[in-house]
Amino acid sequence: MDSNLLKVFVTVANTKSISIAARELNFAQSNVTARIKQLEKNVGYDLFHRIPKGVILTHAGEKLFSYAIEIVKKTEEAISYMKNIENQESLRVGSTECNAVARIVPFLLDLHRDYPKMQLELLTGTTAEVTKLILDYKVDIAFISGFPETDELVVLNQYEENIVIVEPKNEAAPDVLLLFKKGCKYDAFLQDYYEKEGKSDYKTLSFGNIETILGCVKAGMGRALLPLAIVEKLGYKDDLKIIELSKNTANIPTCMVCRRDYIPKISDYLKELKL
Amino acid sequence: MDSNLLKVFVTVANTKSISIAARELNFAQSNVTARIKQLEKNVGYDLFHRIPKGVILTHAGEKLFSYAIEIVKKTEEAISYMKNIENQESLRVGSTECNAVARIVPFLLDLHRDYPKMQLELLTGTTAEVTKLILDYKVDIAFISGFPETDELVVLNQYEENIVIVEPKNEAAPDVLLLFKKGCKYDAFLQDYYEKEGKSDYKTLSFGNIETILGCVKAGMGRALLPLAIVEKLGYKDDLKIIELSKNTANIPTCMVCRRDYIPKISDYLKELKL
DNA sequence: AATAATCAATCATGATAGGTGATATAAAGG
DNA sequence: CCTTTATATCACCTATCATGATTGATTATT
Repeated sequence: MDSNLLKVFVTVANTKSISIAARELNFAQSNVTARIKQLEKNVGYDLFHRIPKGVILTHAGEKLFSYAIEIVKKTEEAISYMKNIENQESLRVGSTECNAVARIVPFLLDLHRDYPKMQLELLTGTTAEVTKLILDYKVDIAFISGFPETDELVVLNQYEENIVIVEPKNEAAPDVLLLFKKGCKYDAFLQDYYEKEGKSDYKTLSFGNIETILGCVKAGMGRALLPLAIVEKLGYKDDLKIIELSKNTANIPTCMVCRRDYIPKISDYLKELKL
Repeated sequence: MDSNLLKVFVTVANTKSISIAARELNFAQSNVTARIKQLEKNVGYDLFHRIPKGVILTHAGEKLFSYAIEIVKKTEEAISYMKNIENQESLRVGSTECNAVARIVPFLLDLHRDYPKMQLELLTGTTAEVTKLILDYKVDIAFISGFPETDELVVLNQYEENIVIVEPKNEAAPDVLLLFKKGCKYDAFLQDYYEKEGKSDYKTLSFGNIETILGCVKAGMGRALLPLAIVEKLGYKDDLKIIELSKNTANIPTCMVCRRDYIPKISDYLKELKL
């Protein structure tokens, strides 16, 4: 009982005639007869009474009809939808939380301005989480911190970050690192940086939210590392001691990446996008 | 894009694996691969990303999936419905209004008592109308007045009627025949009877409703012909002058008929039914 | 590093379902 | 009576659907 068969059935039921249905379907009449007989054999009941003027749905036929009409309609909907799918382009964007705070809003606004019909979807997470998202084809492009570590991903665009360490303004920071949840590139860098400086004697605290981290730094709980843009954006610039790191020390640009084998149609546009 | 193809597609999408889907569907793996490729060719887009671990829906695949799942579900519903259709038997009954008044209620009650699951439907009209209904397969059995005039119909059961002419009780009836709407067997008989008696000089009035006819007879407007059972049922027995006709004169039984080529499964039961 | 296991793609091949036109048959209409 | 209009049936062809065996790529195991 496939939908092609049901399509024939519905046409015959509507026209109340095998031969008219055959014309409508551009089939030979004999073929339509055969299809109906096939369907009747499938369901185990006669679907039409044959009268000299044509055919009339039987009881069983009427029952089937109510299902068939829906199935045929849905199938045709699906076909026409799939045909127009390129007009309904959408872009699923993954982004780190850091980037989401600092840059994603103007990015989405630009995109909406330049491709008003495009449907946008945003998923956020750590660099590790977002990388998994794009490798699993859950998003089309992603903003990650630092360069991708697999050659499955290609960099469409990159944005330099002014990476800073923030500490409480008027007191010495205890040896506590305030980290984002596991998987954040900045955190990994900060821990690595501390190891290299020989300061392995520190505590760490993890948070799920950047605002909390900055609040805790301000309250004197420890230090954190993140792009200056975020500190400014969240209005903590004047409340914290900001230690800039040189480009040589901390070169962690935000990269807009996509899969090597799944490059968005608007990749040329994305490559030129300044934020 | 038939539903068999979509069934395969849905299974692959759910299992995220062509080979597992093949096992589930009891197909060869190569076949499932071919079906998916066929569907992809049909819709014009890749539906799955092929990764070493299996497959993942593409964008286009996800769009199609939402349609496919519905189509597959509806199709399976239809199949299981059609399989159980004999448990959901129904009987569509046509009846003349005369019979509906006198006999159809106990008939339906009996039927409901003996076949509680059967779904019943009742359509009423004149003998001519009801005959057309059954010839057009709109009803399964019909109660008509008199014997059917086509050999397409067979009589399952018949009920003798005590046909009477009713007149006003205390006054002479004017030469006016109160008739039911065109197509009523009793009316046809009454007019014929009058012709044979040589009384061709009469007027006729048509009504759509038996109660009205009896009311008008009582009010002295004329005479009418109908089964005694109805007069009694409607409580007019003592209000009218009732002239019984002999069986020889008026032999118009109510017949329960069905199509010769479409005999209900419960015809044996119906043949034995006393009302 | 070699080996086995897993997964999708491909190929040769056979069965069957889906298509055709010509013809048969039956009923209705002129 | 002949024509028209229905559906059913037939012989026949092709495309599709199904299989098993094999390949190539990747992952997991030893």
